Amino acid sequence: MEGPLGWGRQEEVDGWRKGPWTSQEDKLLVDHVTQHGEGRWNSVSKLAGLKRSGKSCRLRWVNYLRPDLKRGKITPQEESIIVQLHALWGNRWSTIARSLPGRTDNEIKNYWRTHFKKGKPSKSIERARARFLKQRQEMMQQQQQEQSLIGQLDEDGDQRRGTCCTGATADDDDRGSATAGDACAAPTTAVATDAAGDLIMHVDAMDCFIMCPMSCDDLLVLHGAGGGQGGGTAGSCCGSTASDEYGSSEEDGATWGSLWNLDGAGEVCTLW
DNA sequence: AATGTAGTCAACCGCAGGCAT
DNA sequence: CATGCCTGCGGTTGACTACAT
Repeated sequence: MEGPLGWGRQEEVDGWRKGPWTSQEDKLLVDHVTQHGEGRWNSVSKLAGLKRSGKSCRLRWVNYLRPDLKRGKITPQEESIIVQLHALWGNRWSTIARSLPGRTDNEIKNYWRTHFKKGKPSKSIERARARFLKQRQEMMQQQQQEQSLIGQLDEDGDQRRGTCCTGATADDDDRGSATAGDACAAPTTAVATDAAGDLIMHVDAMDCFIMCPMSCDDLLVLHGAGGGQGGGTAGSCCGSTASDEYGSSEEDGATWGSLWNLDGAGEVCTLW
């Protein structure tokens, strides 16, 4: 099938192929990355014999060929995470994606656009977002008070382990308003830590989870229950649903009902 | 069965930041 | 320190698919 201009059809521009990838190209790229690892994308074209730009190769690998990609639909749990993290970080899809192992920024971006950004940007989502941020702010204040009390004890980083990641900072990507400390301020009921002891999730009085924006490949740990890795201490959570709190309003009740789809609170908990 | 519309997905583009020279 | 290159990110586009009429 031949089309006019556009990347939807195979074409060559300046010697670079564009448009959909063929299985042969995929194979070449996979073989190359398998042998040489990721990175150096600009040299991939030469070394692998691909007539694709480095950008294109990277994108294809990251969004489609990576072996650890999780295919299939976004689960309600993932959806909740996306909403939460979007409230925290806005359109920083790659940051959000780091908290969702196996999901790509592109996938999340598309999902968000499809599900939350069409037509009428829901008031209730905005409201919930505002509420969420407000609560977070309160938690911050609380944390500051807390910190001023225990600040001196906290000099040794190890002492933070198992507590509430006091003082953790978002060194990854701090363009936004949130810091890891923000999200980890409240008195927690359950805490998840990564191998290094840094907190990456906790469950707070809001009966919801909050991610800390750290190098969150770590979040994989949280899925240990499913994958057998089990490093986190996030055992119990989500004792009640948040839908009452967040999903109570008019037109988007259904949306939030689904977002906070914790009827299977147990499900959520076991997942994590 | 044919056509129109909405939803989903893959890929491109431009920009910004980091790093090497 | 300045410059250029590379990589990664977010926004956008267009093809494909599913569903409704």
